[in-house]
Amino acid sequence: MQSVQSPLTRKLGSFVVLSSAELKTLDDLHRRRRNFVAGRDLMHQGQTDQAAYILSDGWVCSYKLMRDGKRQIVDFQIPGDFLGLRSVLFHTADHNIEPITPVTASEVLASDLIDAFASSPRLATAVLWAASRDEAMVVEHLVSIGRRSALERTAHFFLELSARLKLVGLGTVEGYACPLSQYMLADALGLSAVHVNRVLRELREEGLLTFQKGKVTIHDFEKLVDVADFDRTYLDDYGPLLR
Amino acid sequence: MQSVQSPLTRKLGSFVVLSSAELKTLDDLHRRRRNFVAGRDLMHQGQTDQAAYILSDGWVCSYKLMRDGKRQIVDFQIPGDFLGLRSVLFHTADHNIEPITPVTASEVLASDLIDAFASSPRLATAVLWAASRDEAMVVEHLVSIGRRSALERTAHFFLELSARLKLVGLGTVEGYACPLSQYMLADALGLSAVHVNRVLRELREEGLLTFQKGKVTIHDFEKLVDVADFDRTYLDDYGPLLR
DNA sequence: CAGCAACGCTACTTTAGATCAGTTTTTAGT
DNA sequence: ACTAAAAACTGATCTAAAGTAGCGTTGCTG
Repeated sequence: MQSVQSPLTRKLGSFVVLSSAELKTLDDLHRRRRNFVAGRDLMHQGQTDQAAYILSDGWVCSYKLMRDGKRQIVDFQIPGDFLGLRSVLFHTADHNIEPITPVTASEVLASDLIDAFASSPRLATAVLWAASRDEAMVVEHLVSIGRRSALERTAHFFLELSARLKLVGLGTVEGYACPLSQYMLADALGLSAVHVNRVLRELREEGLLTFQKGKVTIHDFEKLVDVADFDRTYLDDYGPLLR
Repeated sequence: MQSVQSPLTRKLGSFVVLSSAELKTLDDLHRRRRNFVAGRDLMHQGQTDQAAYILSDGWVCSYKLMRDGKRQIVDFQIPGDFLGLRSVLFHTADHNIEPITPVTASEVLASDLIDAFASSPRLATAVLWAASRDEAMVVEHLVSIGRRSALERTAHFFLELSARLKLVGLGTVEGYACPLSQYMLADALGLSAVHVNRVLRELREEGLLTFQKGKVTIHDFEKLVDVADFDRTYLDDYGPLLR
């Protein structure tokens, strides 16, 4: 029994209680470690036979590029998250993945996954849960962009990141380190960089939140939750539900 | 061996080749059939211990409601689609599901799913594939709302529906039956109903597509693909990839 | 078959956020 | 330490889509 868990084990462990055999299987998925430099895409849309990865250190973003050069960032991934899981099942990648910081990740092949599922159906359920959680986030982003104002949307974004980072021990109620530029924020929020800047100023002036020099500081959590219409149960760590 | 397949079997079968034991397991998921009337929600956000369903007939929409009454439709589901799969794994529903037409669906419990996965890891992979496909659509909606204009977005929407319906045999290149109102379209596209109406007029006047009286007629597929920046490989039926 | 409720449609007005065109500040490289 | 480039920031103008208001049409339902 190991005391140091991988971020993925930690995350899945919050959903299912894992046996030591299952922990071992998860551990085995972390053979084939790879390192990537920031800025150089790790996966391209259209690329075939791409492996998936489990992110163990650093931040990346998943995005789609439009014909005219505009881009939409779908989500940022932090340690413990899968990268490009869809690409494996689809045989071809439908989005790009760019490391924002230097990154270390473990390559996972389709066959690894199928073998893991064969050794434990509970693991299959756990991975499906993780995938569903990712989808829930994408859905929330859709709602944000579709129906929330720029201010509400930005507030929601920072609260979501806060909840996610807290779960893997990378943030507190006061705030967290955040290596994103205002341009990336703009691409994620469906806004222009100029407008993001104005919204950040407003959040700061309203005493809600400050994002400066790679640090997010939450000044008034309650007011922020109210502004963003943030669901407190969203992404919460309920403790293992499936035993 | 049956010659009449359920829409789900048909869909999953386009991804993995299924053994007769696996077909039987899928069939067993269709015990517990339920009927629902249009308009009366089948699932509510916040509801706990909700079962999932496999939709066998009719259309439904999944949506989220905001504090101020605005709503965002995340996706429409057609026969063969899972309803509320996330809700089962999350123990509580994070969205609402409303039948648009009268609907028949089969109730699926978390335990059914786990049992099915235990009997066949390939089935687990197939279900993960279906879930990933749904996520890919949500991602595409996100991109649409975030970076496409109202016209492009609407064009993209109708092309996506066309591709999905063709796969389950409910549409052709010329068009398809579509029981949606302009209000629902607005809630799905992140637009106002008034603006949807204007966009539909423009699509009609440009000779691209007509949506009237519950029927979508595609006048110029190629031009529509161009306007929408629609990826032709998106949602395509590649034939079984995993053998 | 009258009357009401959806739904579809259009013109006018308003607004949130984009775009343009910079300046200032911070960061990283030689 | 000095430059170059990237990121942050600002004000002025523009525009896509929202909101508002109202009319016509269809189809229920009592």
